[in-house]
Amino acid sequence: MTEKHYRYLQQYFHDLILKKKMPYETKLPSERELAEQFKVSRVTARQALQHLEAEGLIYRSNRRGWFVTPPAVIYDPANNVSFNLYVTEQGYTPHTEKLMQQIESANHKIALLMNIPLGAPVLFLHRRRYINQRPVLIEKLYVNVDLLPGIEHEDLTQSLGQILRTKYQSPYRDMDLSFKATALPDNEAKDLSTSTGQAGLQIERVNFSDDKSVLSVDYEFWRHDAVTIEISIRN
Amino acid sequence: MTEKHYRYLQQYFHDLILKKKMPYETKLPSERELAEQFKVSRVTARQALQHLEAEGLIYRSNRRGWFVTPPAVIYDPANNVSFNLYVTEQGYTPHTEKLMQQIESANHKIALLMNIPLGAPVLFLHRRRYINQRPVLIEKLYVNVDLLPGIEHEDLTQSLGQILRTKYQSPYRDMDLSFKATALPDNEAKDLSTSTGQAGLQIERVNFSDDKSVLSVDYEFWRHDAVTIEISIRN
DNA sequence: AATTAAATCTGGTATATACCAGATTATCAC
DNA sequence: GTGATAATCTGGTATATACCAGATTTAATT
Repeated sequence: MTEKHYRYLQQYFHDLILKKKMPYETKLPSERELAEQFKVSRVTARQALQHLEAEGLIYRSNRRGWFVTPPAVIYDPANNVSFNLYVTEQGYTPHTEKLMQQIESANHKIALLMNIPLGAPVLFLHRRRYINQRPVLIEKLYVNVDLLPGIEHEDLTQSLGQILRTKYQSPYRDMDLSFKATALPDNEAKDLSTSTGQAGLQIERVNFSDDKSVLSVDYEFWRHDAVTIEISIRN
Repeated sequence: MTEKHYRYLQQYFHDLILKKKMPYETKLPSERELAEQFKVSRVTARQALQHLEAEGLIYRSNRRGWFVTPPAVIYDPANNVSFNLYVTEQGYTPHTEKLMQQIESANHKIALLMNIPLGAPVLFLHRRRYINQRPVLIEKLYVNVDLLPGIEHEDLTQSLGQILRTKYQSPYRDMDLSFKATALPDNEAKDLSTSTGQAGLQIERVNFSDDKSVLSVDYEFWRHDAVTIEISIRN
C-alpha cells in the first residue's frame, strides 16, 4: 500500500463537498490546522488543497483562505445573451466593475482584425465581473468606435451586446470563438485574487456586424472552475 | 525586491521556448540538475516547472522528464472533420489506439440521452489518440447500436463520423457541445502519462442524426496544452 | 463612535533532506 | 546478438522548518 497521505485529505473534502455537507463558499480550516488535524506536514496538506483546486472543488482567495467552489455558470457564447441576464437566469447575482476605459491607438493585431489603420482610435474596456460577489472573469475588449460613434459615453458596466441592440442598429450575431485552457497571466490572476499560474479558461471572441465588419474584439479570462461552455450546433 | 527565485528559472525557460531556442519535444535537464544550476532547492525548481506546465510551455511524461510542448492543434468540433484529417492538415501525425471496445448495457444517463431502455446494448469505445507520438486525448464514446447495426465490426480506430458517412446513411451534423477546464481524472492522467490532477479540457458531445435521434455520446479528455478550440458562429 | 496602529492569521516562498516507484540504461550470462 | 538482471536516473511523495507579505482582527487612541 503506497501511502500518499495527501490523498486522505483530498478524498475527505472531495466526499464532503460532493455530498453537499459543506455549503458553497464555506471556508476550510487553515493549512496549518489541516496539517495538524490530518497529521501531515503543511506542504502535504497544501498539495491536497491544490489537487482539490484543480478538480474545481475549492478555490483560494489570496491570503484569506480556501473556500468551497459554487457551481459553475453555464455560458453559451453563441446565444447572444448578456452576462447579467444568463447569470441571473441561473439563479446567481452578477456584478460588473469597470477597471478602466480609454481611447487607445489600435495595435497591429487589432487594426488587422478590425480592418482599420494602425494607430486608429479604438475604445479599450477593462472589466471585472462577479458572480455572487466572487470575481470570476476578467474581460478586455476593444470596440470599433468608427462604427459605433459615441459608444464611450454609454454605461459600460452594461452588456455591450445590449447597448448595440438598443442604442445602435448594429446587433452582432456572427462571431469567431476561440477557447484555450491555460494558466491565468499574473495580472489576471491578481485581479481575480487567486495565485499566479492558476488554471483558467481563455476565450477570444470577434464580433461581427450584419455586413461582416468587426464591431469588437473580446478577450476573456475565466477562473477555470467558474464556467462551463455549452453550445448547440444546428445545421 | 521580493526574491521569488523560482521566477528566474521560469522566466529563463519561458523566454528560451518563446524565442524558439528550444525545439519542441526537447527534454529539459532533470529537476536535480536545474536545482543545482540555478542554485535553488529542488522544491523551488519544481515549482517553476509546474508554472511553466500551467502556461502550457512544457509538459511532463511520467518519470521520464520534462519536455517542451509542441504547438496546440486547432480543433473545430462543429466542422465535422475527423481527428486524423484535421491533425494531418495542420502538419502533424495523428495516431489512434483502441484501448477497449465492448457492448455494454446503457446506464441511466446514456439511456436517457439516447432515448433507449435502461440496460439496452450500446457500443462502448475507449480510445487514446496521439499527435506526433504524444498522447493528447482520451476518448470514451457510446454508440447507439440500434441505429447503427454492425458498427462494432468496423475498424474503430477510424473516425466514427467518417464511418457513418461512408458505410451508413447517417452522417451527423447537429450536436450539443460542452467544454469545461478541469483536472484530468486519475485514470485519464495515467493514460496520458502525466500526473494526477493535471489540468485538462473536458469535452462532451452529443451527436444527432438528421431525424434528431442520438447517434453517439462522446466524452473527451484533452491535455490542456494540446488543443485550442475554434468555432465560427454564422447566423 | 470613528480612526489609527499594532498584533495576528493566512497563504506564498524557500531550504535541506529522505525515500519511493517507475522508466531507462548498462551489464552480464548465455 | 539476445534476454535477463542489476544499477541508475527521473519525477513523485513526504518531513520539518523558517521567514515573507498581504488580509483581517484586535487594541489603543482620540
